[in-house]
Amino acid sequence: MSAADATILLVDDHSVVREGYRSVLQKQPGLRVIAEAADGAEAYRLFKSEAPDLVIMDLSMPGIGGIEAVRRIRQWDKGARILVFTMHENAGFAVQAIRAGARGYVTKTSPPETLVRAVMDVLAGKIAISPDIDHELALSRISGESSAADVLTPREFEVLRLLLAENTTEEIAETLHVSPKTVANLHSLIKDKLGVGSDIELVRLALRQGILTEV
Amino acid sequence: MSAADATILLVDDHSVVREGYRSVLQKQPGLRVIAEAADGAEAYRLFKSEAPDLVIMDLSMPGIGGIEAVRRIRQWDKGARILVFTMHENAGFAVQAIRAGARGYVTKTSPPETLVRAVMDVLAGKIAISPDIDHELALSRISGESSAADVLTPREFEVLRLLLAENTTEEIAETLHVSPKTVANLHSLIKDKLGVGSDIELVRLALRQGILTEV
DNA sequence: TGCAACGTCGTGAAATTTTCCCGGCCTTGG
DNA sequence: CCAAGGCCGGGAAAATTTCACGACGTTGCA
Repeated sequence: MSAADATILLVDDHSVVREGYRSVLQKQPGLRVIAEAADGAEAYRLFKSEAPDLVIMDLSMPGIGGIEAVRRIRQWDKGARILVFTMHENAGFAVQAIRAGARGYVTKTSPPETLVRAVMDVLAGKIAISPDIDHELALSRISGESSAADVLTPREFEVLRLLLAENTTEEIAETLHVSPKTVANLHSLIKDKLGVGSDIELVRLALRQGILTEV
Repeated sequence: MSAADATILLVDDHSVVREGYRSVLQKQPGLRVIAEAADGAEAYRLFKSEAPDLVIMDLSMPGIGGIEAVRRIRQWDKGARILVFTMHENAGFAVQAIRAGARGYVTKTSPPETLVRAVMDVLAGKIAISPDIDHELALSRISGESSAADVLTPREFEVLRLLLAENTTEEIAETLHVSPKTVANLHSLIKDKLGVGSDIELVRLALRQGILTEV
């Protein structure tokens, strides 16, 4: 390996998966994996100490997740190049990741070549999105499913978060210091704005859009 | 590799992850990966043609999932040895997998040694469960969270499935040829039996227990 | 400046749903 | 034969959801 190799930090909470990254990337000349992290906090720490040219980041991880880790790293270094590599094949996560500052989004179902290609693209300063996600994004545009983050006001979004966290109407009213009636009204309004008829649909939409991650 | 090596079939829809398995297992003498599949149907086909000593199987895959693949393979060969290796850290999936006929359940967060150890144990005829899942199982027993599959009658479970599939009360009544009133009554009874107060909690419990997988 | 648009909060009343209690019907097992 | 329990639904009370409406403050823009 020459000193001019591009240095890479791998972030994934599954050690066997990191092993897979390594194996794929090693075959590619010009790349060198210099560190691995198993969660967002460790990733942030290692980014600061190792200053890699590229971060390959999973999203679902214990503690602070991938999106938040992307945000923090980009806050510390506006030029950081982060490629998100995840199992989530829905557009909501991709939008969130890119908005948080990721320079690429590739799904784990993609063949190794796609990952390698994306790594090269991001290193070259391009934005890399895997084809399946491009397709998802197109679909979500066509189907016209409202993006919660876009159509909801801050207050509504906050209530939605609390609802998804399994709080009762009364508990939410309590924490927000408003009348339970207001919460109920907002709950109804949220469902209306998002175009869902039941709480069950609401939860599933939230999962699709990455508002609700853990179960 | 000697002819006495134990043969292994890898099943995972993420190619980079399969690459990781290979890398880890290669280091272990006496093991040989002879085939890879990316979904349940392919796994079943390859099992029949290759007759591996062990199958390492992911759960979440497109088409027929891992649980169903386990069931089919075991139906074809009662002696099949299948080790489930998945990201899902909840007890519900583990119970389902073992009941379907898996001989082991290891999470992807486990260190490579745990996977290797489990592979050896299953090949030796033992049942292998990773420590974190043992712990989860213990917790679920303590917390007393009701297992939907156990406490619900077949009819109730069917209604639950339909509810989770985003059907309205009327639609379910239609498909089951009963009165909407009955469905509403069952809906209420289900929530009572499972000890949840809202539909949102209901969906999240279903996710935890693996009743609802796709979003 | 003024005012239109919008977010936030809340009330009241109607509409709907949820919940609880009930009885009837059927099957299963002792 | 009886007891237990799953399945089906009616009736009525209780709770929630929904809709219409108004007040208040902020923002943005003509």
